[in-house]
Amino acid sequence: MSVVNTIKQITAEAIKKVFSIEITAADIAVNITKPEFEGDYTVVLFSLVKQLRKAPDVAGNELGNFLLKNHPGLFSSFNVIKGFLNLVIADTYWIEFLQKNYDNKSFGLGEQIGKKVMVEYSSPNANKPIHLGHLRNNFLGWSIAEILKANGNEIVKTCIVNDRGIHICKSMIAWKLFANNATPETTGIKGDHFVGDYYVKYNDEYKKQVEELIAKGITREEAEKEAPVLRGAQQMLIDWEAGKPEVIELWKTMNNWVYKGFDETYKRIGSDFDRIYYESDTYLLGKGMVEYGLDKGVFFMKEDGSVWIDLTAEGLDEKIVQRRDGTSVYITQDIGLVLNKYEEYKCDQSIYVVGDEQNYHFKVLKLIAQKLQLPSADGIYHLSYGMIELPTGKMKSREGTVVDADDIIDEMLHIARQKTEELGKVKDFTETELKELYNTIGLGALKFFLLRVDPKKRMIFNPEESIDFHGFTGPFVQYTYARIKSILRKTQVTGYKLQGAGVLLNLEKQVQTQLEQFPAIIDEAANEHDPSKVAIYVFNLAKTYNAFYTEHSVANAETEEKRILRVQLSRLTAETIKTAMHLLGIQVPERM
RNA sequence: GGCCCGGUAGUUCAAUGGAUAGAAUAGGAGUUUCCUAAACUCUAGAUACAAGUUCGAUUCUUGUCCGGGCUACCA
Repeated sequence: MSVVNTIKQITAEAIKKVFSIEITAADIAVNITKPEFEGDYTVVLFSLVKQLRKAPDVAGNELGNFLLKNHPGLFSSFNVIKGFLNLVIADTYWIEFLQKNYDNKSFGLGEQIGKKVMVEYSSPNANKPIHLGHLRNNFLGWSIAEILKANGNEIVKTCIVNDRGIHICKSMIAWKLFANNATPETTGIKGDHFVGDYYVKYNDEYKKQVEELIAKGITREEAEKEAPVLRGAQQMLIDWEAGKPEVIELWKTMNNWVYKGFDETYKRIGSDFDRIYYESDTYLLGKGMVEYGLDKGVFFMKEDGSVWIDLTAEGLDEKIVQRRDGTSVYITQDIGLVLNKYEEYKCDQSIYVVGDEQNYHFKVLKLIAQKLQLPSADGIYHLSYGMIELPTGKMKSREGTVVDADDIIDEMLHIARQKTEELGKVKDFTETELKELYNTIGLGALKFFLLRVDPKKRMIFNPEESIDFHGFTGPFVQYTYARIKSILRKTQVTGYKLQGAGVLLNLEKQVQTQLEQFPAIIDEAANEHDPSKVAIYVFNLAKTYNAFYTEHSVANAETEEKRILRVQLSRLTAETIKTAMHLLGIQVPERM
């Protein structure tokens, strides 16, 4: 158990014994003591004052004396300021902790808790190349899956590819009209970009045709419906749904181009999936649900034959689940998929990593699933994240104001390379090693940049200012790791039991205290579905370690005992950095 | 109009109702005979506004102002 939780528990017990007040451990407020006060952890007593009927400082002293007397192995002293009881953890406790963990490769990782969690993330549109917003999604999804895994859950990673619909047909018709049978191979353009270009071409052509029609005296409204390319695309969708061979053939060919491009990008960024769903396979899934819902009286049919659900009692609106022509809408497909996924994997929880513009959609989805009493309904969780905006506003594919994923990754690798060459510290590396290093650093900077912020929050990205490699960044943490490894290469100790290293110096203790918090941080990040907790933690750990080792030499420590202590401290710090960074999908280099 | 988010240093981000609101960058001043200066140390700088709840509010409540999103028989 973590120190904080231990303190909460024994404090609750102590209060029971000393003051005869019933209180649970969860009700005790324990903070890390502010640096300007003496102590490691602080119990806040103000909230108990009323029940205690004593001045807070008097109660604090009584409590402190009791704790010190009954837990001499844990506490070495205490002091009370107003209602704050500052507890000093005994050095022997820290040394024991270090002895137990310095060689533990799975430090921080939780035990299996027998829960199965599905994480759906990435979910690309087979029409648009991946941009910065998608990267946030991919990194978040991958990271939260790893964090939940580290916290003892079994994970199934999935992705649903939006591979059908009118928008796909738009690219298809544009390709037929303008491509002259060009392919990604003949043009040398990456498949997803190639197809994305035809989507743009469609829109250009569409606009042009609308203007032409208007020039002929047709109203804008009419023109927007009648433009021949749009008509063509609509016809293509009908043909696709009817299974017309030549349309299906073209659709498959173009999608495969896209997938090949996506694969390349996914490989670069390290996204992977246990199961990929394609909307072309799932878009009819909700049909059965409509009938089921009507039977159960959850849905109702309007006079025109369309089917709805009434959510006004929940403070929402009426929501359509089937059009009057009998075709299903987006949410109906999703409901079908909820059941489908459950039957396939029987997960306890299902996390959807999807942008916050769909908050309403997922609220409705969960409500409908609950009303239909689907077995997995309560486990639906929308991991909602904010959009990435440019200083000029939202990114829009059609207007070309997007930060393309491949471009930004290339740029990051370029900066990593430039910087590395400038510093010239790894001149003996082979080409392969260098390439790997640029990847580690460049992608590390990018991933850290996107994950260090609370997912819920919108973030602004300015392409004019490149992503930093200094300060609160991935490379900063990576650099600390490389430095530690370098130290450890120079001063090894193995299997050496520490007898007692005397008094812990302030900076040694600070590193120690932070290391001890790692398991609790993973727990917190998992419960709150928030990787930024891990990013902030690992940065602070690295920062504290940096301050420690600039001040105190490891290899040339004052005594042999101190050297061993610091080597062990360094080993555990390195290992913790590595694990934490892994949870963010970031690798760490042995040298940089 | 209705519903939902958000507003913290110049900028990008932190802060289970707790002590003097933390970092990072940008700005100013320093540190390499000492384990990698992608580092370290010091310095200056912020809670949109107004009420309320209480021992105590960035945090909770209400109102105002400012951003953003949703409110499709699109996905």
